Amino acid sequence: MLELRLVQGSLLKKVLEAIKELVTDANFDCSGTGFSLQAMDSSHVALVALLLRSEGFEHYRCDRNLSMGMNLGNMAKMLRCAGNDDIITIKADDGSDTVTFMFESPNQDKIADFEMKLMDIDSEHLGIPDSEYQAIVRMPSSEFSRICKDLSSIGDTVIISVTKEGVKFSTAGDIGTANIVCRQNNTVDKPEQSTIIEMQEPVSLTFALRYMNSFTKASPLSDQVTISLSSELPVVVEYEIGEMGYIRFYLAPKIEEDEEMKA
Amino acid sequence: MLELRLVQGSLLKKVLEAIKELVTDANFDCSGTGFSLQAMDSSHVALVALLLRSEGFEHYRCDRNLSMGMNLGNMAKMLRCAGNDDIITIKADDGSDTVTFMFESPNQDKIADFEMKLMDIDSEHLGIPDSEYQAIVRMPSSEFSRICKDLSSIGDTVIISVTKEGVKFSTAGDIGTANIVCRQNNTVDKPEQSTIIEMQEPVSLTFALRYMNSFTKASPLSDQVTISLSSELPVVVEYEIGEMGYIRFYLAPKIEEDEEMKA
DNA sequence: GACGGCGTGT
DNA sequence: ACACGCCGTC
Repeated sequence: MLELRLVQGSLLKKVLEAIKELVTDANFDCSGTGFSLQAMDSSHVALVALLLRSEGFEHYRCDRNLSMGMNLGNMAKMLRCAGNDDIITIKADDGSDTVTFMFESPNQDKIADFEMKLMDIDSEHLGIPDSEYQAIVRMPSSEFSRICKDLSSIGDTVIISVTKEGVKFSTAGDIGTANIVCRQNNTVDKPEQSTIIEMQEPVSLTFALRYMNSFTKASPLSDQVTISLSSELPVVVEYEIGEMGYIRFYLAPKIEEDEEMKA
Repeated sequence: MLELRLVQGSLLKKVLEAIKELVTDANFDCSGTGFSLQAMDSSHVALVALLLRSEGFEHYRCDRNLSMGMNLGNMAKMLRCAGNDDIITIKADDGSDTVTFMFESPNQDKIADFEMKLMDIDSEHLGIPDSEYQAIVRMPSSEFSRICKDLSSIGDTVIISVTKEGVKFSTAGDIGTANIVCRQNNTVDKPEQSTIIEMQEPVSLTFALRYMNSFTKASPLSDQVTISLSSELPVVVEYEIGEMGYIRFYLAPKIEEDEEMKA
């Protein structure tokens, strides 16, 4: 028996809008720790990791660990039927092949329940080690989103370079080139607009903008995004989910052409 | 060396959105007077003349007259990457085959530079004589835009007739006919909504709506549009650009069928 | 101010 | 065919 009651249901709605484009089907894993998901995107290039800690739920009952395979498009369709102020409860009976989403309007006048078929998905759950990163950039999520979108109109890939001066996003395409530099800016009175760079070592990595633009779909979840970079490691693009967890997107850097030549 | 710094960068963004549909490639001419462009539309029917006077720029350096051929679609793409509050600087080195657009965010936290290849365009620069017009109509640009759009759903051409009573826009098509009359209306307290008609002599001319609708893409530049009409002369549809210049669209009237018959 | 629909671009 | 951005409506 599983019963998870989430007062701020809009968080779950936003989570699904954020990942449904990238991942079509995935297992949600429920344990004492919380409600989580880990999945590769359909082309097996990017990885999404979601965690909603149990403490973030008003009520969290999970009698035994459960892995529920869902089609995220269908799940998103159902969650769109919840109001933004609704309380969402996720229910499943042990051994059942369905999950139920219950939506309660704030004034309790409306109670809806949506039942969805579960699916069998064989997932390879990767252990993701905590790594040290050469540079961690924390910046407004809307700004990062805008930069990725703008650069996409010029090129296909973005080179993210972190130096003491700031973080630079560059691209090149048929019609020209573009460089956008954001300086560190720690405005104390408006923390949500600050850009903070923790750099151990300069780093410069190249990524496919197509995936970055998918990641930025999570911007409604948080005013800030954290981008963790190290050579040889996938970049981590992280959005916090309220106080209760995160979505992290992982994407391997492109090997630069000249490095490819060397290989 | 050329360096033009435009504090209200949104003006340039709007200019490009206004003309990129009509003209694909054009030379921007830079001289001591200002930054200007003159080009025929791709089907060589309409003419666009743009002027941004040097005084309108915060900084205007143009060591020698320069003509820079640009693909307006690509230029528009780059300018779309500028924020509406950004300061835009246009830079080019003498003899260089590229131009650089630099965008500075209002708080200086973000600085972007976009480099674009220039192209060779052979342009016939026409001298456009200042003419006397039989009638000059000044009206809200949104209203003119709406009228042209509405009439396009009925017919292909608009007959613009100016009399003492006002200005009449007429069309006819398979499904019927339409006439829209705007009376002079000089509301002193809301000058941007006024319609003012200066008529020396009644005039009635026919134009292709397709082009008129392209011209109205410039409406975001100005609350008011000026339409100058004379028999035998191209109509001039003019939008002011802040305090610094204008876009003028020229379009030859259609010869009325009965006149054609006479000929 | 927010939501839904329409049109455009990828 | 899908997704995004813009425009019009509630």
